[in-house]
Amino acid sequence: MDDLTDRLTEGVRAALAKAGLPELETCAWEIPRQAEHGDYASNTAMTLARAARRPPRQIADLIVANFPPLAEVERLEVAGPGFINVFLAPAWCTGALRDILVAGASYGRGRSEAGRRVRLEFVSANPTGPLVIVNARAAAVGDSLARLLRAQGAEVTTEYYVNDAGNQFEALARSFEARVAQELGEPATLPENGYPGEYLIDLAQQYRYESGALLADAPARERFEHFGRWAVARMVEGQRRILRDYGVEFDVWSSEQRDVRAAGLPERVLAELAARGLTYEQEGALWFRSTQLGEASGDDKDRVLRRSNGEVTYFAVDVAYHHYVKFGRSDRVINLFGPDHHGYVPRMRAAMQALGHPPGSFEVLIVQLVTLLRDGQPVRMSKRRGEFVLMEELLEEVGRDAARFTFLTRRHDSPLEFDLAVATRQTADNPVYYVQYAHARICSIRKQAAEQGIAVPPLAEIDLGALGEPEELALIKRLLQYPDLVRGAARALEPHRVAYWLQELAGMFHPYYKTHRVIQDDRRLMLARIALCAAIGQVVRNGLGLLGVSAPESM
RNA sequence: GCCCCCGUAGCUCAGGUGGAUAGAGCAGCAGUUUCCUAAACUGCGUGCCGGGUGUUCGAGUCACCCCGGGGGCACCA
Repeated sequence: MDDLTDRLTEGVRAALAKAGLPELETCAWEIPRQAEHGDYASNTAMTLARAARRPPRQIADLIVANFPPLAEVERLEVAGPGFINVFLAPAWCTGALRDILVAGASYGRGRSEAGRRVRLEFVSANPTGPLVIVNARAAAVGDSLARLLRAQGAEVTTEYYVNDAGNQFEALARSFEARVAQELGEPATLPENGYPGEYLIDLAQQYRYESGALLADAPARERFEHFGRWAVARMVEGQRRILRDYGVEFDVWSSEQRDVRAAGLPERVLAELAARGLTYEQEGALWFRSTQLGEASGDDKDRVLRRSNGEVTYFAVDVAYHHYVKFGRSDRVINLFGPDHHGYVPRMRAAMQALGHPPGSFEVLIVQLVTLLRDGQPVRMSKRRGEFVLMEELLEEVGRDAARFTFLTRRHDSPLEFDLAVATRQTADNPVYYVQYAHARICSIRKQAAEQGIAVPPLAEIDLGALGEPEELALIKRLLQYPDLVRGAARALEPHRVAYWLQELAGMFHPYYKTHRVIQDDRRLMLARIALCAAIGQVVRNGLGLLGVSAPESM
């Protein structure tokens, strides 16, 4: 089944051809705020006015006059400066309910991203500490994006990149070594830039029971590698477990040390950049000419690839990884970063461009910070002092569904205020329950019907034409918007649109449920309403599925 | 100083690729249950869309400037 707007666009194209007017590239359909303006409206006539050298209203009249008869459309009218307003045919709408029910779980899936191989990296917290609240936001957004893109036919690989090398890894290794020594009663102090959090003390205790070796006789380098690897392995395992509890599983867990450095990729990419004449030596370091790539790259200074002490920078490692691994297997790379990394984006974009990847194939989404509110007051967090709210604590307090839904009710690039009072409240104040309750209510109706011995015949035998209430038609039209919604959310990489749309759908269903009884004596009407409710339930379930939120059968 | 993001109702935020008379939730007030779950429903909203200039038939949406808030500007990651 084509999306409704595709069918309407075909109609406009046919009308244009018949009227001898210029062809159009895209045809935008919007849902008017005012019901008098129809179910869909297009500004095509206005955008065509220049090319056709005619006034918009005249073009609109021609389109309407030549519009082929479609079962979907009851009538069209020209309004305002040249809008074409489309009014759907009620009989077609009720019949379309059948298509929704037949499509079932696949209703809303599309092919708008088909054929694209997408590499989507998110969370990727340093393995130097436990996951915190902002990681939970990134996980919700990233996972939902993956679901959205897959629903549109993209081949998505989700990835968690572990930074198990470099300075932060060293700081972790030294901190952990010190904690283990302390645990074993040896005198040791935490290194200056070490990690003071208590979790390393816990980990040291674990280490003592499981292994215990301090490796006092081993060379420093070896000792430090040993402790670093051990700590990272445990830390990553803990992160993976929490994410799994949250419903987020990654296709790939990659390692900076194993997959990039040990594979020799940084040196390779330096050679490749040098061969393209994009590097130079200065003061003993090797630099990348990111500024030479012009305005498009947006970077304002050249960047160091290899320090004067011979070590490659994080940037060089990242460029290598993206170029050989990510782009080696995908044609679109999307990274979710925190706001502290946004200054890093231009140089990466410049590097990707320099290595021949088309503009736009490398995208970075900035996931903004989360402020946690408890009793109306912000919960103060400071990583340096080891004060932060763990993702684990958040999930314990508000639950997985409420947390995910709340994170997805904001644009990813907008700072989010997470009110614990609202998120933990099990009432209608909490949007997630409002939506889930619509689903549960629908399941309850079905259960109730079954208990009363009401047999629901096959769909083909139900007379959907019995649905005639304005609220019923409005609900059906709403359901018909769903495929367009999903396509738009996937294109814009904006899962929050789904969350908002579902709240609005639930906001239509609850009043309907209150004023019109489903189970009743008029069997023909009852069966049609059962079908309508089944379709609503299906779409709510599908939509929540895109957000990674469950659709409970009872609450 | 330079760059990025943000500024919409008392609060938190939506506003789809520029469209017709700018929305939701929360908070507040007043109501609704012989009836499929009251985790629900009904009613109550006068917003210089931060300000200005411009582009356009049309600007909350685009461009530029200003004000205010946040963030970023390493041979760190």
